[in-house]
Amino acid sequence: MPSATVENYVKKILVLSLETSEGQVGMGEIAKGLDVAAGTATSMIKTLEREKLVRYKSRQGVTLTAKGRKLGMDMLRRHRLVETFLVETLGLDWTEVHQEAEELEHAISDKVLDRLDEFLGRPEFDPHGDPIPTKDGKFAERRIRNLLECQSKQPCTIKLLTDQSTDFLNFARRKGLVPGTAVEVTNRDLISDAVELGVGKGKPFTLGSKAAKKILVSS
Amino acid sequence: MPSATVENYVKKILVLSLETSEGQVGMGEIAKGLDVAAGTATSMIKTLEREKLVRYKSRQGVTLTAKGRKLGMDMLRRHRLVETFLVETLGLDWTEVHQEAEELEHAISDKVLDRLDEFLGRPEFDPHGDPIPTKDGKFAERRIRNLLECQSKQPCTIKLLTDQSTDFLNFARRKGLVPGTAVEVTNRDLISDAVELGVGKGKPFTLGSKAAKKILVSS
DNA sequence: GACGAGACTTTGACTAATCAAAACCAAATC
DNA sequence: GATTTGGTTTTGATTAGTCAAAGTCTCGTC
Ligand SMILES: [Mn+2]
Ligand SMILES: [Mn+2]
Ligand SMILES: [Mn+2]
Ligand SMILES: [Mn+2]
Repeated sequence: MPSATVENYVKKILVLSLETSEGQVGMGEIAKGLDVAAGTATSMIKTLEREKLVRYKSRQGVTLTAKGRKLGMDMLRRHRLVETFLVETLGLDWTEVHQEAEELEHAISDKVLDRLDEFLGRPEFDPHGDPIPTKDGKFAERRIRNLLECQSKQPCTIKLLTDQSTDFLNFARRKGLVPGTAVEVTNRDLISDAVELGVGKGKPFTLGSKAAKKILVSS
Repeated sequence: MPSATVENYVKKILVLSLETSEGQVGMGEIAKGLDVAAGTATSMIKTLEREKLVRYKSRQGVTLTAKGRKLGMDMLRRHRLVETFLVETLGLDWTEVHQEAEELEHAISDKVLDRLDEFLGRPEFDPHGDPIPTKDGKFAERRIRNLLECQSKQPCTIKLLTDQSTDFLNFARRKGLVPGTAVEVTNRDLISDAVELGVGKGKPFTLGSKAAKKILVSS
């Protein structure tokens, strides 16, 4: 059976490859993402290759094999189901469950995971709005997006603010950006790295991408 | 923080020392109990000594320090709370939860453990009848005993049969030894290694110690 | 008191995962 | 075409945990 380390690498590669659309992931991203030295990633990738979990072209990048994708999806499922349990059942805050799940995902057996899934009512989304893969690796669309990801001119509702610092919360309150408020991205400018946002009937204002990323909405 | 391995060793030493009353545990028991080579245990014990978790007299045995007992009790608490959760909440069978808990006990944070404890209603006993230590390492008496452990002439009720094999279950049914039945140990003979048992008003019969150990009762 | 058996310890070797630093490569710049 | 530079790979070392097998003690028996 794969070690926790192998599981973490494969999960990270899957997530990165989903973000980049081409499916090829660079060594640097992996090392960065897992907070290990570059050489550590290189050598671990060779192990994964021996296990037929990835294909690896030296100095080009890594792609998951079918076997790797399967394992990755399974880990994503574990991770997100555990997060859901921690929030729904034990009442932890959604901002703190990621770290917990990072450990528990490796310790939970298939059987227990199944029971947990059943107990939770086979949820489709985790507390962060990320879809929970089914046992056969199926995937819904992300339900919650941040303001950078969401489409222009589409009305949507603020769900959460990722940055819980007082400064940010105060700024948000001043602008009327509180959960429940209807907003709409009126314009997006990739060059100036900003998003123009309409709140209710007030006049639209502009938000930098850093801030836009911290505001989660559902449509 | 202690590794999972360290936690397993300390927990095992605690359990063994509780069984033997003198609190001193031999190297052989530890190696056997953890299913490692004798030399592995010796070298690991030296590590535990460096961490001030045990006192170690070469070729004599090991005792826990206060720090070690604390860690051991904490692990026992984790283990048994997790078992309780798996049975009570997820409906697993009490015969299969030990292995699951063996992994999960290391992956669960203090915070999550606390919430779990609360969620379960601060249970005092795990599904095997073993007491769950409180956060400050307090301990109730074992609630469920096997027929070898329970006192003579004390009426008690059959709770569980540890051996689930068809042969054993058939034998038990023939003798009326099913959960719920009131029984009483009428006599115990350590030399012949047997227990005389009265079931209801039928005439008492004798059980070997192997079989007696498989029958759990509460009083 | 010597002997042997069984328990315990030591030794030497191995694996997984990691890092720091040196070596290397490829692509953009001069 | 030569050079620089930034990412990648290689190298050499380290740590935790493990085993097999060789060596050492201790204790009960003669
Ligand atoms: Mn993880
Ligand atoms: Mn999540
Ligand atoms: Mn364990
Ligand atoms: Mn138990």
